[in-house]
Amino acid sequence: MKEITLKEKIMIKAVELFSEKGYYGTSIREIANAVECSLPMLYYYFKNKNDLYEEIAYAEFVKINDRLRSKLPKQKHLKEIYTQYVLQRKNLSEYEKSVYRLALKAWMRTERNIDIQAKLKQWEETRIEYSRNLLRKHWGQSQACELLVSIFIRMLENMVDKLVLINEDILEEQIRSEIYMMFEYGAIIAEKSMVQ
Amino acid sequence: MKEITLKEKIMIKAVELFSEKGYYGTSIREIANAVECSLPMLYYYFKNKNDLYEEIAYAEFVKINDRLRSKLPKQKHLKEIYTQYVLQRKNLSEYEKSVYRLALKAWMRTERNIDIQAKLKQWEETRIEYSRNLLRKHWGQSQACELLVSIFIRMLENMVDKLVLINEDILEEQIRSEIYMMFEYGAIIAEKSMVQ
DNA sequence: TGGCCTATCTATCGTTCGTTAGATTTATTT
DNA sequence: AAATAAATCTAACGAACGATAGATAGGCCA
Repeated sequence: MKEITLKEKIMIKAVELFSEKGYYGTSIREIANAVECSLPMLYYYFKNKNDLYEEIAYAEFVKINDRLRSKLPKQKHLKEIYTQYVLQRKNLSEYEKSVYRLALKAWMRTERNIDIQAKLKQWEETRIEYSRNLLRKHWGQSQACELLVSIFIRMLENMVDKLVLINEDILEEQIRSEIYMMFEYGAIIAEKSMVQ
Repeated sequence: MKEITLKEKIMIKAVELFSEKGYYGTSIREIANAVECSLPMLYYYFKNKNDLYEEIAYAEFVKINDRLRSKLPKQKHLKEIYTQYVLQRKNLSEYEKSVYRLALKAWMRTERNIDIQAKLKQWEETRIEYSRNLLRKHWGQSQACELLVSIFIRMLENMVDKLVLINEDILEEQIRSEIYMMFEYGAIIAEKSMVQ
């Protein structure tokens, strides 16, 4: 029976509203009303509006991602790991999805949050680079494989964007099929470039 | 010597600011100052702030897309047409890119612009469906081809998102290579599913 | 020249914004 | 029970917001 503190309530509602109507589109009064507390309480728990925004758009986003990564299967085939990676994002809770949406929007420079955007950009880039290396190791380093990796990452990003940002549903079977197909193709390409 | 009217100046600056700082993050005073005209002039040419926003985020976006589509090569191979499609977006002017960005953001529900978002969504869906059919005709209708089409469209969307939304550069050679590779793969898949 | 649009302005309205000061209640410690 | 600390409140600040009223300037037709 973990009881929920006022601070947590504020964060949850803030995430929901920021994610839905943006930073400037959401007033702290609106958040306070939604939480049913007085306005200055937000200043009791957070330095100011921007502080509140950063705490959820960055800190929570990183927390969620760390949790997801730790839950990813380790010993399975890469194609199944990536399938699970996408499925994790598909099956996020509403709160987590909003946090994720917030971070993606900040990353896409939806508004003027230069500081957190820069942090997120760097964070995202190291993750992408990690994946890129993983896939290189799996498929090879030829020019064709390099292209394949790019295409594959584009596909993954687009899936996550659709699932989280636009809240468009993609069936699990569809996700798995597309990813598996890329690995099927990858095998052909890898073989071809080995021969040459 | 086509001279630029005040209305056009307002639209250009509004696009720039809305695209950069969002709807709520941009005040009409800010636009007026940037244009170096008085505030009520915005109300002389546009009904209100929202009207101004819609006029650029939707009307201009559709106009730009119509122009791009009419300039697309007709008789070339599909893979080259799609390459040109992406290159068109890569080579948009700053103004057009901002308009495009605005529309994509509205589509991604960055803020509370339900009306224009719905219009854009429908517009986008018909375009995607058109492409999907074109590719089906080219690759075939097997299940494998269907997957390929999905992946291909994801790749295209991701490229455009990167080029326009995040302003990340992708070299022309890279764009062409990735698209051509998908068509190479498509030929293999199509052949395979013909045999079975 | 006088009247009439179109284009532009200054000044101001009422509202909402983010933020803070300072009082008050509730919980904890002595 | 008294004293202290933590949590919450009411009330208000100045600034910025979207919007409008009403005046003024310049060009065009009579």
